Amino acid sequence: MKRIPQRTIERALIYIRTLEGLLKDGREKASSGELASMTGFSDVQIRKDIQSFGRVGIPRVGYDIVRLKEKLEHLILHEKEIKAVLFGVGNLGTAILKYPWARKGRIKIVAAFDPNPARTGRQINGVSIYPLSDAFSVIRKTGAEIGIVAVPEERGQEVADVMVSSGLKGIANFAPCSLSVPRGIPVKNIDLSIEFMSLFFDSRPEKLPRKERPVVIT
Amino acid sequence: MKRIPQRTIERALIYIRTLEGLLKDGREKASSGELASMTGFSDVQIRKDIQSFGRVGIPRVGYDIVRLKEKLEHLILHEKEIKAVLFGVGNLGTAILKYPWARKGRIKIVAAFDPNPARTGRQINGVSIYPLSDAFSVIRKTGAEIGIVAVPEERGQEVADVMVSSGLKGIANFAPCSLSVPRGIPVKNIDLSIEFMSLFFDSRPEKLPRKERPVVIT
DNA sequence: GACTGTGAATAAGTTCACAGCT
DNA sequence: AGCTGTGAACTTATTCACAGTC
Repeated sequence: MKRIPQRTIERALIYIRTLEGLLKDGREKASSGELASMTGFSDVQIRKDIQSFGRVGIPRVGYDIVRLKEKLEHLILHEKEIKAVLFGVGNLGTAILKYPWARKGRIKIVAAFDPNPARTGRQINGVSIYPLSDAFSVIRKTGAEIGIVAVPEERGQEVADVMVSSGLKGIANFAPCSLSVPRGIPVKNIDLSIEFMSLFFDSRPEKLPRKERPVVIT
Repeated sequence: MKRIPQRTIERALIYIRTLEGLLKDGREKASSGELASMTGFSDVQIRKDIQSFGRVGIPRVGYDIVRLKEKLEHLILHEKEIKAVLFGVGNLGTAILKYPWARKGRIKIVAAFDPNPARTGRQINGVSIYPLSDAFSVIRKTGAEIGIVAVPEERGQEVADVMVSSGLKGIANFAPCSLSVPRGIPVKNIDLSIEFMSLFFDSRPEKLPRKERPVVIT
């Protein structure tokens, strides 16, 4: 089977969410045009994306929502479950714990750590919160591979060091600071403002369809 | 001056954050290679990006951090200030209010709304929290243009409707659901899990440099 | 030698145009 | 007619290869 383009994968998660919304409204079919207006992508884009997952639509009718959703989820779920641990259970960390991860692929948060003793010992959404000093042993015991940073920026580096020495293989950094880690450990910086800002930069002048642009004769 | 590529703009925010980190450590110069290992992008990528902002580096030495940061910020700051309002002051909403927006372009959150009376009347990070019913008048009074959705998914659509009828021109949606709004109002869906997931999908097999791939003779 | 800067080559992504199905 | 599916054209982004500079 062909490789699925990176950007298609990113959009797939939006499609899944959109289809869930339609299902909740009792809908059974949806066309690429409809999905387009709901997601803000173009209808061709959506058909091209869906193409990667095989032939699933019915001409004249559209896509069967349940079937399409299954196809998309299959992509996300095909690999083994990925275990992650969270560092920092403040507002952002708590929001992350409460996020519906179960609906998106097989990411599972197996433990959380926080330096503040007032927060440890509890559970949020079924995830236990441990003191930072337990990180090494808990990570080893659970076999977690990925660490999520959601501490204030002053503590970002400190926590990153703990993550590295506990043997985590990748880091997702939600804190607004840069982390330095040994090469070989990928760090994905996730900045709340980045996607947000593109709302404005996207609306640059020449967003017209190609047809409407002046033709240049060479 | 040439247009700056979309992806460069997105990366610029990461560069700014990285440079701030270096400055805090008392550093004055940095090379593309160093920035590469700190950000996870390639060194060529970084030079190409910086190229868009004019000639700013010094061969053999690297980039002057302060100067480069100014150049990058100039890009982000060149437009007028954008006023935004936030809907939903739960964990995620609070995290958004506490985010260092001031450091990223000219986005300013001028008010927040929450249906829960226990949360209204207070301020977080200098932003007042109003009941949902005040949305229309506060938005008109402040001249806000953009709305940020950070409510639980069940209330997403309800809040989106309020935003539309209050005359907001764009929506950034952090809630894990799809929103339906009239066409003409852009919705940017920001999904905490999307960027996160790319940590795994990025590491696909053929990520070797081109040189190391088998050569095909045609 | 150790950097930056950049045209050219390559790859990835998007849009067009239209075939095909029901 | 009204949809999906898809090769081809086009655009954008990344990487290579190397010239230029200190």
